[in-house]
Amino acid sequence: MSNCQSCPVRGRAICASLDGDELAAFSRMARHQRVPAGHTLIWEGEDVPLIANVIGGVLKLVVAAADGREQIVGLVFPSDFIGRPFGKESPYRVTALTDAEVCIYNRNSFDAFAAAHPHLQHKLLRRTLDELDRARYWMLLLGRKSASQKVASFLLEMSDRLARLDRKEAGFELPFGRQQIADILGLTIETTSRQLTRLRADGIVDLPSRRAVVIHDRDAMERMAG
Amino acid sequence: MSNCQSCPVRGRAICASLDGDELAAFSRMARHQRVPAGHTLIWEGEDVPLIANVIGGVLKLVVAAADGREQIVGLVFPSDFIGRPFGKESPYRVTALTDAEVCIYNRNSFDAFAAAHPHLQHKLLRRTLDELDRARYWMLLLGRKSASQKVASFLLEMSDRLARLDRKEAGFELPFGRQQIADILGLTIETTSRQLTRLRADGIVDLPSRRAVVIHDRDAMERMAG
DNA sequence: CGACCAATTGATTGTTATCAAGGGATGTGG
DNA sequence: CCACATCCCTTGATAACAATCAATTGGTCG
Repeated sequence: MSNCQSCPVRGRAICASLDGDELAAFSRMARHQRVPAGHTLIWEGEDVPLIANVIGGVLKLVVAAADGREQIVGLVFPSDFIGRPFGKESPYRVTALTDAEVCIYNRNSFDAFAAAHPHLQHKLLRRTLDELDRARYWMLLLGRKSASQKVASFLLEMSDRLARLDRKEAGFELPFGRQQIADILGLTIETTSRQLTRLRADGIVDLPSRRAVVIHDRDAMERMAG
Repeated sequence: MSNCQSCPVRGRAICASLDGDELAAFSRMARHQRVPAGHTLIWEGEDVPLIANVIGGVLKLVVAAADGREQIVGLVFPSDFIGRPFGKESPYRVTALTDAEVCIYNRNSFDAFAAAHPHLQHKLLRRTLDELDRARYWMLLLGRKSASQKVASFLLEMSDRLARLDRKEAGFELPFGRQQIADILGLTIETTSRQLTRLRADGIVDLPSRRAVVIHDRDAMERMAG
């Protein structure tokens, strides 16, 4: 049985809406699981009866076109939840970018529990509304921004989202390589690489290692992001 | 006071989850309003304390970049709801594409009512999850598809979504002009027009008037959509 | 009929994808 | 500890696609 008391996302995940007895019942339904980097938890089109809370690590949501090109349509961070409650098949693949830890529920049990606990459902609704806003904002980036605007916007958003986890004062470590960045931004790996090189040449960022980023001139970056 | 009994979206909107007394109380909170084509109901950044159900017509959700370029991030059809429950400001503008009719609620009252009626909240959650799936699927189109694939995908989706309203056997009437299509697909008006012309030249569609579309060869269209 | 607006068409430019090759880090086995 | 292989990233040359700039057409309404 999971120990929710020591859970690092206890205060932020949807379970935060549950108290003593409810939490005990909820945690009895849970199965804790490690997901190694690169492993796919859910395949698209599959009717996976599974809901999960992310405890640690980062996962990606991927939609693939018929010809194999991929678009990452969402990133899942600790305290976010994964899966499609209420019985629809998953329209996208869920793959771990780093080693991850999740807390898994059987979907039927989860649905029943949610129906009986309006507070939980309320949290779920709020999170889904937030995700929808984020997805829609990302549509502006994909549809209307140039390559340099995309890369600048991306680095700013990653800086914000990773700051909460990393707590390094200066920079942050991306949980993925160049191809993944390209798949997030709707670009090729070459274009992505060129834009990063240019940002470094202009002194706006430093790239001390493959995945590390230090933003030197945040104002310039925000101007570039459009 | 609104008359929900004769409401054309009675069976499909979120209110479908309410019965006799609940519906009566809910409808006392509602204000029926006409929105003429082109009129903006909600501006981005504004903290509009407003939730609405669409009864008739079509509206668009728009995000604008700093330089004025626009991306349509969602279309709102009858029975869909508009607004951001639970107190966040709207991240996008909501503008009517056609003359529309909506059923408006004060957000605070709506939130309180939703909190007290789990069935309503459940419907809201399901709809929001569906919208999120749709938005994410659209991200593949924006990030990875070519102009011709975008236009073909668009016509197919419009065919599906409008068929439910129109019920014309052969074709359908788009509720918007070329610039709006371009803003949905992340293209310019010229590119959009050229792709439509090419589809007509290839005999795949007919464009009997500015906004009318008849799909002749649906298979070819699906092949094009990628 | 003429004015106006939306859509189309044409010519050209610019950006990004594609194709191709060259670094540079990491890890393994000799 | 070094040679080598591998993987990922970068860089370069070229091509394709869509954006932009610029007219023109066509449909609608006073």
